[in-house]
Amino acid sequence: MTFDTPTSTILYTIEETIKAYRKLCAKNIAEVIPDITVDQGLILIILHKNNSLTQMELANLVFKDYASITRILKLMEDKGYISKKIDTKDKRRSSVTITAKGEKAIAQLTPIIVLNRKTALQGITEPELIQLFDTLKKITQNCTN
Amino acid sequence: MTFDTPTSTILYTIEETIKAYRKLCAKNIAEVIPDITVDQGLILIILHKNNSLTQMELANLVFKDYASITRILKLMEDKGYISKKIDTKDKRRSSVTITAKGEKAIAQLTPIIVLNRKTALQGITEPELIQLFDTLKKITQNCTN
DNA sequence: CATAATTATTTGATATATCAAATAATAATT
DNA sequence: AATTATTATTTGATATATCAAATAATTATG
Repeated sequence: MTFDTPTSTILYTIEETIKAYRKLCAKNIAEVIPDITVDQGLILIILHKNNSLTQMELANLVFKDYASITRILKLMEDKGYISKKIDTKDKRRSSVTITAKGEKAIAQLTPIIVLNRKTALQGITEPELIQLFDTLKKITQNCTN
Repeated sequence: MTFDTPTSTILYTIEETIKAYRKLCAKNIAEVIPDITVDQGLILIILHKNNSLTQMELANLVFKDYASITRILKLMEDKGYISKKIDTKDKRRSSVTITAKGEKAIAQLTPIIVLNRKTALQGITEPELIQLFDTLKKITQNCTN
């Protein structure tokens, strides 16, 4: 395949990067907790940073579809990492919280996640990262308007 | 959720961007050809730029797993967009080519893809893109070593 | 207050991702 | 040449993505 200008290849390159990163994460996570996926790990971390979210709030934070969240949480609940309680004020909602097992998993995951980021971003300067962040935000904005 | 430094959020932002972009693509593609997915469209374009690829070659070009390629091609073949022929020199291989219907679809897709890219990259300068490309390549490299 | 509109979650159907194992063909080795 | 190793693709199992429709609860409106 021939790529003439960076314009024609950038978005393709973003896909390449995210896949490479996810593969790295999956590999390192599997070494400490084999039954947690990358997405499930991310959800645990997000829940940890916020106390008790509804599924919609959670979905928006991790850029996932509500249907996906329902299914992912089901698996996580079956494995005992989280629990769901129906909100007493609004019975449509369920608030998602982390179990003791989930907290233990987070403790194991945290250093891995730090390592993954460090590995992925090795040799990249702070201004470079800020620039990357900025450009990506612009693209996201362009796509959602 | 709290993000302190860009370092802790960049890879999360990449996910956000790629999802926003794929959503835009899906929407615009569906308007001209409802039964082609973003991935199937990409595969058609890649096949168009190269004449007759094996599945492994194709998989590597689109950063997909061989198993995924098998299944995606099956659907595309069922819908008549591509055809697979077993390689006479090496009967393990199959060479994938585009049908007339596939070529017609490409003609319809091409302007959409151009539009999608233009939309996504609106207001982003050439040096900015080159920088983005460069940083992403570094990250990919870091993740695959 | 009853009905309609909206909201949060679930379920069904289909597409894609990933790993591991299975198949089948080719290449390398003894 | 027979056996072994490697390669290309497929299949099975499970996870996630996405849209549409279904549920169930809440809010708004006449």
